[in-house]
Amino acid sequence: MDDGGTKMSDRTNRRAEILEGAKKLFRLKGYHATTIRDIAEEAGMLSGSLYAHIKSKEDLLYEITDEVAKQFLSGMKTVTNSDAPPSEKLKAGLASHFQVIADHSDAASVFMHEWKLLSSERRTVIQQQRDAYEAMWATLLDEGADAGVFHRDLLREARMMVLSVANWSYQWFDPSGPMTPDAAARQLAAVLLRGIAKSSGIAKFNPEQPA
Amino acid sequence: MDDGGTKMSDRTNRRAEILEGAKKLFRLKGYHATTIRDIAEEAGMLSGSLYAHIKSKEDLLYEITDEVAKQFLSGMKTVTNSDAPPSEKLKAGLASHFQVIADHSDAASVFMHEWKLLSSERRTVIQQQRDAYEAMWATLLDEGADAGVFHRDLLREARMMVLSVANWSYQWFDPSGPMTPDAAARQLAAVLLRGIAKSSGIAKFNPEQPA
DNA sequence: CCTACCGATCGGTAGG
DNA sequence: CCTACCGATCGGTAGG
Repeated sequence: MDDGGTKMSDRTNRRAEILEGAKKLFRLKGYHATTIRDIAEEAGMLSGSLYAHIKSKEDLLYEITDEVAKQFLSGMKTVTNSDAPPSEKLKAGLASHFQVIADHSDAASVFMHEWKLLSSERRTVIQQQRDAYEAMWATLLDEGADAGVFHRDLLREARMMVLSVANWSYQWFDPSGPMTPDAAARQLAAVLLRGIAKSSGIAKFNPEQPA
Repeated sequence: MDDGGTKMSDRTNRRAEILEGAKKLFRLKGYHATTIRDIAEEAGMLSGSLYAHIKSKEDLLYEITDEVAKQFLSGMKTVTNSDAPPSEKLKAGLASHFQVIADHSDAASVFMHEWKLLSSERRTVIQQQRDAYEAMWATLLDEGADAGVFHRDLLREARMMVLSVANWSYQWFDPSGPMTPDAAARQLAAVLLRGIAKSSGIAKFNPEQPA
């Protein structure tokens, strides 16, 4: 047998490997403290050789942040497009967020921490994606109030809390831990829903309940 | 009249000015992207002259983060030492946190963002302060459960949400905005308390209520 | 607080 | 992907 061809891992795959290493290093040391030599070493080459695969160090940061942003947005789009009730969408939105963090933990950390270091044009692109994501959450919560499920007076607080939980979760959510993205979302959504629910019926809280 | 002596603003005051500039720049550009020349320029001198006042660039980062950590801890200590009921302590703890952010917005941002860039010994010091702060919150919430005020099954979620709101608040809390630290804390604590309360009496939520 | 400077290292390039 | 290198800039120092 011919032992495992390197055919598939030629051009694009090598680039993906470099990106993976960059994610890991950017998360660990930060973008500016990570040198092009660090990234090259991680990929098993010398710094000059890196430029056969990338154009600049900043390209790496941009690709990493942009990819995660798209993941967050597409996950949330699926949630908002569904016809589930508002309380279900809230849980599903959190679950989607945690799933992205589970699937791309290095990149998500870089996305949260380092995006402001991008040059201004690219920073603007990421900023707009962040704004769009926040807007989708705001709409989701508004619809809950329209449906009479969420207390309208508490919408601002609900927004702050959802976004805080989401944006801070990359710090504590452990993909290799015992709790799945969906389970974490269910628990947190339960407390949040109880806090903003209009009907007091929801107050009969039971976090073990599925769906 | 002799127009405003520079007597008082000699040694220590000049150093404080340098620190203020560093806070602003570290927040704006990040620690590594801020050069010693940037900091010197902000203070109105040349880079070499800076070293009459500081020993190293990292000293600035450490002093900034350590000072904020002490502010968070002392504010929280005052709260936990009081004999207010658990629900009041929760509100007061958030208010204390927001107050520190209001009083030291640049430094708080640097504290949240850049502390991991410290060298390992100093990073350990800050890490311990962060752990201690989290532990104080955990104790506060535990006591609420002991007193039968908070749902014991929801303590982990309560911890995540409180810490998320606190640790993310430097991103949105605007000291020059219409909402005081106390008002923001009151609103958010109300939703959180409603979410984790054991007695359903608290569910008759009224965020306008003082105290 | 300035002048003058240092060694180290940075991101990136040329030419194979 | 390597060899060999570049100009720029970094944090910091010596001596006044």
